[in-house]
Amino acid sequence: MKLGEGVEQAIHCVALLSGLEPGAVVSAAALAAFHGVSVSYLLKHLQALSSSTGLLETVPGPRGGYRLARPASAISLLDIVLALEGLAPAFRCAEIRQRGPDPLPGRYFAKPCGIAAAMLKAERAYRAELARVTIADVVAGLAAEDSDGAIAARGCAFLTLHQRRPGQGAAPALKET
Amino acid sequence: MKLGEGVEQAIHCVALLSGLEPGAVVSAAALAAFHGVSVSYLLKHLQALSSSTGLLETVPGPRGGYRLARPASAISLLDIVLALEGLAPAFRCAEIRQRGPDPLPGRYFAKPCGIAAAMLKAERAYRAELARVTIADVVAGLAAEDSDGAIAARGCAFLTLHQRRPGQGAAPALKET
DNA sequence: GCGTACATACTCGGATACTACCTGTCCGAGTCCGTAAGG
DNA sequence: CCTTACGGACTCGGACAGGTAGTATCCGAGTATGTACGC
Repeated sequence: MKLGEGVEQAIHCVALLSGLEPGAVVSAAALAAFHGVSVSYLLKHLQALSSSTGLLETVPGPRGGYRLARPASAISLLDIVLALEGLAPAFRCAEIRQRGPDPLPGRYFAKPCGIAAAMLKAERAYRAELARVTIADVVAGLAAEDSDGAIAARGCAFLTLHQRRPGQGAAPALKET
Repeated sequence: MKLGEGVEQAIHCVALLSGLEPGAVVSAAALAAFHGVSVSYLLKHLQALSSSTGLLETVPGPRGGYRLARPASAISLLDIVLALEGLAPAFRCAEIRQRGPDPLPGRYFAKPCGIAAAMLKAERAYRAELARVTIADVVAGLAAEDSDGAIAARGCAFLTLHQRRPGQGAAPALKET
């Protein structure tokens, strides 16, 4: 019962990308520098969000980068969690009730056992709660708690500095950390 | 986002122990044999249920074993999951928004970020759903789906064969698998 | 001056080591039972 | 016959290896850019 560390990074990145102008992209290196994490490791998670699931779009080559493939209001926290952690439920029923000496015939176990049902029901509640929250909601919530707008201002400054539209202007050198 | 395999074993064991007569105990070896799992490994989890949390009571020595420390109606699935997986939430907020170059002063981050709040809220829903289900409910549910009572009969046969009250009778040899 | 071709540098993508946790196992401390000796 | 002491065996408890998934990193494939050359 432990989520990977990349989930937090991925959510923050997606939230940041939601502030991009239409068509603009941001490189993984810039995202990693902004959050103070390893570039190579962040790439691993961004790939999971782009190739496997279709949450992000990628633009290769110089002045390439990542961009949301859907509006922020159409991306839920559940989408990101499932993309990174896999679709399999956390609770895995090994049907140990069928093991041991002289087990009963299989026909007695047509229905999944009540324990697995209860565990999976709880997990459905968890996922439903995550599916209810979209990236747009998260960004709105962050802005609400950011009374003087300092945090939002930092994000906007980052975006205006590092976002770029493929096919226009010169790629700025990444600011040294 | 993956629960350990021992969670299922522990829940099945507790459900089985709920059928014991008052004061009787069952050894870990018998429980492991009934479920077809490793004795030593099951012991590891049973210890977590007995020493750390107080869900199970232990009786040492010959004809010792495990027994519920509380009524089955007072033990929830959440109690077992937390005992085995730890009390820490699955989502860990590393506050990466405070990292990176020229971070904002700490006073801007007095409140936890909205992302962590949303993730933890979903986890509270998960835990609330698990806390709502007690072992007594699980056993009742198992009996309801067990139309001809074959599964329950197997459990009862096991209990009458392997349960024992400390200070009475001879310890029966464990049936070979 | 304009168009084209090329070398360049930057980007993402997948393949490769390292670490921590979960899984599985072992041996030791403690306790109760059964037996045997003694009164 | 009853009491007492002892040996034995069984139990749980904590300490010890192995395997798998997460973490961190590296190098290679691909592409748009910027420049230089030719017309």
